[in-house]
Amino acid sequence: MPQPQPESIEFDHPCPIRDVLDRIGDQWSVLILLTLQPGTKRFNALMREIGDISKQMLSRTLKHLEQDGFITRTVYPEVPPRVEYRLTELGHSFLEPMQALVTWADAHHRTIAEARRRYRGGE
Amino acid sequence: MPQPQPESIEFDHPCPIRDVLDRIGDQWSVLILLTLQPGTKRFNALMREIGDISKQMLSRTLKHLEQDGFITRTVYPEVPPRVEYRLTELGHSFLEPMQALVTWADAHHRTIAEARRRYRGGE
DNA sequence: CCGCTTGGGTCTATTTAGTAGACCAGGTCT
DNA sequence: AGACCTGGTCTACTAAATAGACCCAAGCGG
Repeated sequence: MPQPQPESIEFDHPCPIRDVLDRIGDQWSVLILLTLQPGTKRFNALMREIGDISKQMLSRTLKHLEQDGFITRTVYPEVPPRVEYRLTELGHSFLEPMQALVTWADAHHRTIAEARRRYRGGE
Repeated sequence: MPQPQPESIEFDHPCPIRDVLDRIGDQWSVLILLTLQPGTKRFNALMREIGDISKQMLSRTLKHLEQDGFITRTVYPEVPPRVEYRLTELGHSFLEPMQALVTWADAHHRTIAEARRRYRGGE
């Protein structure tokens, strides 16, 4: 029994932003939540839509998101198995302020791209 | 000459959110920006305030943030050297929608902590 | 004059996190 | 019987992050 992943689940920091960012601020969480925004999706559908995530990371991140109450996981006892992921109220409420950020990104990505080019050029 | 870090700087995805998230969605960027919000800070001051970041990651992340136009880096040619980092207009404008998220985190971190406990308990 | 201190990093070795891809269950279709 | 389906897990490999030694050049104490 290798028991490889202790999956440390601690609220170490006194600062809540740190905690939430630690979870949400990884490479995939926000992307998964955004992908689930339109509605319920299955595991492989998420894989396809996101594209460049590994199964393990998708699985792990979904587990974290479920654990933190952002999504629910429903297993239908069929063969082949069917598992559906869907946003909870908390998940939806999170995406509200997140939308503001997405809008910002949309509005400013040109500026950023330009800054990046300038930096490269003027190096 | 090892030349170890190609520092790939590409705008691969057609989707701007992906791009912006890839950069500011790492462990440290947002934290650094938030730390710089009150005003100009020096390298070691950032180290101390953030606490658990390594020099290398701080250096690298600051470079990325400068590159993308979120902050400016000013070197005063003194000895010992003094280097100051400060938010640009873009940096400040980013923190506006970000603030909404911080507020959300503040409001919901209890709910999340509770969900996490429930998950652990009911496992 | 020697050696210590100071700030802002870089370099290297080690630990950790993420990826790719093989594998599994078990019922259906051919 | 054998191939195929989904939603994962396991293992071996690779990429990324960390810790900590090291560097530079001026100033300062003795």
